[in-house]
Amino acid sequence: MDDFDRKIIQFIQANGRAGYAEIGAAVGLSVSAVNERLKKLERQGAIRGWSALVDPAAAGCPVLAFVEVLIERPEHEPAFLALVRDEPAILECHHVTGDWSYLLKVRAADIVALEDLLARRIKTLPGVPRSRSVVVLSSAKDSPVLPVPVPPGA
Amino acid sequence: MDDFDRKIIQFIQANGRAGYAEIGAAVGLSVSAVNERLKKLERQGAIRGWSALVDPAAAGCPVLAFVEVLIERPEHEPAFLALVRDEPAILECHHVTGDWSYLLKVRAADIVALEDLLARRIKTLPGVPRSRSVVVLSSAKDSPVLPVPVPPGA
DNA sequence: TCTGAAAAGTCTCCTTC
DNA sequence: GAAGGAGACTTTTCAGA
Repeated sequence: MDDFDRKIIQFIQANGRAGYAEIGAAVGLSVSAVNERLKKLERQGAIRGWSALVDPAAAGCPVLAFVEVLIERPEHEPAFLALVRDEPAILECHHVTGDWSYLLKVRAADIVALEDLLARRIKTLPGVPRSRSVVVLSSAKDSPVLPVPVPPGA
Repeated sequence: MDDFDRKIIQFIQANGRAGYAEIGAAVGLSVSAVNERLKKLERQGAIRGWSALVDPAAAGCPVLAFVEVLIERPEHEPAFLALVRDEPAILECHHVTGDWSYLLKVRAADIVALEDLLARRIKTLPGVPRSRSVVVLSSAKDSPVLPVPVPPGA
């Protein structure tokens, strides 16, 4: 992972469908060099995949909420994580420090669908005594694009 | 936005670099039809862009945190939102219901960089009396892929 | 590991349905 | 709107350094 790789990663996060020539022009490499480095980054797992960034309203899920969940004991976690894995409305699930066990990012078609997910699917799980939801009114920024910091010795 | 469009959106969120032939085979359309629908979806803004999904550790920003921020009065919001816009470490900024004003998703190279962002850049803003941070220990799921619910009359 | 050029494959545009 | 075909472009592969 040298400076070329970081430049490539930065560029393709913002230009996911750019051709190799365009990437090469942006970072200062030939078409073949870009091809080889992309293949290497995908093989290494540094590039997890490629995606179209879709407008949530257009996709039919304009309601966004963050849900903090308390899991009482470790033996109740597998069932919870299975739900997280299988439920596409749960975009993110993070194990967190602080008063709660997990923080979820959830998208739904409307408030009714959100209530259904919370009341019928999450709170009915064993070992989930409490949860706390925060509903998003609007998003000033909502991007999957990571910052690529300059490494220590640069 | 008919059923073909929804299928296309679903497919290209998981296969952002798929060719038009591949998309067409997945949803049941010809290459040209896929081409036209993609252009239309981009024109309409339903497709906001295309991106490579990058492993945060490989990109050099393994530390993830969620920060709740209180903004005292509306006149202090523009400066805060300008910081949000210009700071690449702030991936998301949502205006939320509940006790706090905004919820941020933040990535940093290490805890020191996170502290720097919180203590030197956010808490020094006027009208920001309090904030509360939750650090992520691990992520069971972290995806930008939206669910595409079936519409009411289907 | 990079460059450069040829081969294979893909997108784009145009015509027709 | 959707399908099919000719031309331009891109990706892939393979020498050579």
